[in-house]
Amino acid sequence: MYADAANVSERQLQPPALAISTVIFALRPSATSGRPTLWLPLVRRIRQPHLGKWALPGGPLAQVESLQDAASRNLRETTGLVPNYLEQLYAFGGLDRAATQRLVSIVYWALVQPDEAALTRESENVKWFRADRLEALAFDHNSIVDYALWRLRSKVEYGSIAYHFLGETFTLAQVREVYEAVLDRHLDPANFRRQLRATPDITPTDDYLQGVRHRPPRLYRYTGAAGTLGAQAQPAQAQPAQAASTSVSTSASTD
Amino acid sequence: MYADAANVSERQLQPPALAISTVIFALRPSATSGRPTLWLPLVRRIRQPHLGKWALPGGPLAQVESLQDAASRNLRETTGLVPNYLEQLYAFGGLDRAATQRLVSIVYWALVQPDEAALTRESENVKWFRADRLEALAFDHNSIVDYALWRLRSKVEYGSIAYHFLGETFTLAQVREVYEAVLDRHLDPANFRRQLRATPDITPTDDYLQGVRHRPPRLYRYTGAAGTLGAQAQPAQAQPAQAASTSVSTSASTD
DNA sequence: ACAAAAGTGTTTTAACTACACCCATGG
DNA sequence: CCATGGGTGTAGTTAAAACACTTTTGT
Repeated sequence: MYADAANVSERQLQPPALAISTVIFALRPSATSGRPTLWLPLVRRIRQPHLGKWALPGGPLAQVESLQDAASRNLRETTGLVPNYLEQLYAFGGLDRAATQRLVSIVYWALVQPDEAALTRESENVKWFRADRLEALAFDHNSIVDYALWRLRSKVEYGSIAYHFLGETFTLAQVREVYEAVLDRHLDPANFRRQLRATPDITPTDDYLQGVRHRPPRLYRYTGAAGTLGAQAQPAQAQPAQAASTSVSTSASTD
Repeated sequence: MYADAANVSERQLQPPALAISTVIFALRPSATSGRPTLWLPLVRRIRQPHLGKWALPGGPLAQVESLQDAASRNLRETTGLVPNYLEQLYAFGGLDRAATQRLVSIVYWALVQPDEAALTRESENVKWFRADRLEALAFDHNSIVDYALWRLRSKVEYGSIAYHFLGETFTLAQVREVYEAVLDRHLDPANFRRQLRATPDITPTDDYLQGVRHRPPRLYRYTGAAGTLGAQAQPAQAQPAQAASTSVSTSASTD
């Protein structure tokens, strides 16, 4: 997928290659306990370097699309997934990231809902893995996933991100399961409930989840800004919510 | 400096240009009140586009340096500054950032100490500006600065970043002045003192600042991780400080 | 009736705020 | 001695943690 350049002198002359990759998280039931846990889809490398190893979905940046669009596109192309949360993670540009050439990767991270995730076109070369039990991946992708996990945990603790793992409506217990899966610790149902009910972004509906073998829990809906695609604390067009924002002209850096 | 390409079809063929820019903050006394306020150095554009306008210091990415090294280098080259904090801000890659070609900018932000800042080689084309009173800058640099300011404020509220504005030793009042300048609000000296004294990263020395016309305040020293260059919540080699130090890949949930 | 999870109430604890007050120094 | 900021004490407020308890359903 990246030009298989060769010796160092050639390498010196090429401009750095620019790629977009994405870390995609979804909650799926654990094989053993059935409780929701974090999973992510990986693709198998079908060429050198790292042939045969698993890697983050990614690809080159097309000329006519924004970075976010690029992430969204090749995520869709490689896994068939459409995330409902997508945010830039970090730009990785270490010298030794790829053996053959200088490679700069702008990495995004995404959340998808379980029902979306279930539709993934799994194959010999596309498979879901538990985020906490990864084998050795291609390139520096293990540390990228680690960083994405850290970022996910931070955002969850902040609040107003966990809902993107869930569907249109959900019970408070489901939200709590998301928190528990991501933070990997138990939370008091009573206190958690009070906290969420104090959040203005979570609106109770008049519907109740039926078919459970106990008292039917009320369903809620997330009514915070932008149900889709990272409107979080991002720059570019979308200025951080808490800061005052003015215009955004055009762009480019120095000369 | 990037090929001044022309029509769309040519543009389609070029790979995206990659540049590094940096938002540099320092505290300098306000011209009017004398109290410390946020300033940043800008460079005047000496070619099209946006000729004559002020812009963030930046330049291309050399083949043999990491992204962070690149930021550090061209920051030194253009302003003579050596930051003691440097962290990646965001990768900007909108389609309309530059008129002539597709441009992706990886932007860093930096903090420098006042005495360092005072050594800046100011000239006709390099000047300091108050961060809260910027004119219209080149490209999308106004919004980039806004985003950097937001990020700075977030980090300050979190703690353990403000010291990078100061020298080796400092009084608690100086730290408070940093907070007040960045957050732009008054803080209670008594409570602020207690908070900082509760922070393990701030070690009291046996020295006192002399020459003030009141009781000499004690000097403190920051002894947190890495007095220099963004060891903050960064990925790659340096894992976040707040998170458990062991690798995330070992966590695992209850099942 | 019983299990199981929804949902409520109450006590304790910790953290932060506001503000009164004393201390040490230069003038 | 007085003005100024350094430094300490303390009561009031607020948020979160811990946990006992009541409610509503399916079986």
